Amino acid sequence: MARTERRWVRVGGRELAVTNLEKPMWPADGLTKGDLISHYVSVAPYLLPYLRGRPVVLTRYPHGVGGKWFYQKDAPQGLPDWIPTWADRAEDGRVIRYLRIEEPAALAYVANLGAIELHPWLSSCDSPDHPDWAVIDLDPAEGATFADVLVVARLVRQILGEVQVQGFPKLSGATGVHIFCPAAPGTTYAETAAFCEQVGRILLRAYPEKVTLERAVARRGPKVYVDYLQNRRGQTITSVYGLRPLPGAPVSAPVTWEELEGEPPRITMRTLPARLAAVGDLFAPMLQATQDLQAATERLRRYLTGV
DNA sequence: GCGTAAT
DNA sequence: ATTACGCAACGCTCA
DNA sequence: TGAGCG
Ligand SMILES: [Mn+2]
Ligand SMILES: [Mn+2]
Repeated sequence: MARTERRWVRVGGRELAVTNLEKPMWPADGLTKGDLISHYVSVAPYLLPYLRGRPVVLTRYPHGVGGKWFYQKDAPQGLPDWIPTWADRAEDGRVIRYLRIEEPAALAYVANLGAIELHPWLSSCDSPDHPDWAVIDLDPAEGATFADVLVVARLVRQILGEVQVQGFPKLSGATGVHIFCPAAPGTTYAETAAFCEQVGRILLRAYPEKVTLERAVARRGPKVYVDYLQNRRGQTITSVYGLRPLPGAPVSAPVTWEELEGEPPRITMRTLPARLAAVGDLFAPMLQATQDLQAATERLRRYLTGV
């Protein structure tokens, strides 16, 4: 084996070592570890607002897409002292020191570790039991298509409009769609989950042929699973503007509701820069928005029962 | 990919 | 000096 | 009481 090729780079005024920049990460696409690092550094201004202050879980692919991979929650040994962590202690006393990614250089650092996917919590370290948004997670089960997901997403748009809730959709980058609904400060996970479950129940009634809330995979059928249980402490959603370890290096990117009415663009590492230049950060309004999801859940309940 | 433990 | 290993997990649901 | 689930 050739020796590790190491280079020092300066990112946002921070000096750090990067290794093996020529290593193929998406071999079929000719994309390297250097490309991976470049992606995260160049999207940092768009991405960091959704990462800052949150515990982050990595999925690491040190041998590239197709190689053996692993999740990483606990901060790796040898983490630079300028990357902060947040210690979460479980009931049984076990402690996980989650990474916090606060600056471009920290993105470069984790990318160099082979972290293709970044998975932030829905809540922040400061208020870990209070999610900032509810996420309506649409996962096509085996046999369901992306077209099915689109139909369900359009129904979500209608339902949210009906109860006057603002939702911000993004493509997962794989086969699903994630719809973020900002929550008022102090909202609990039980409340965001209840909100999403209620949306799910209305979807189920509207389109039972293609919607399921069934937790057991075997009982889902070829439908779109509304994964409302993702709204829970310690659960994560793959980050906005994050890469996926899939052919073409897709990015989980926001789209407009209007784009979901048709066939939305596929957004990849290669196409994201032009996309950002054209539409900017479609999620930006989400950081200001706040809405009473408890009241909205009650409106949904009445909507469902027809009162 | 890399720090650490085992050989 | 080289090689092997670990790197998440949690509470809820239904059988 | 345990397996399955993201
Ligand atoms: Mn999903
Ligand atoms: Mn899911």
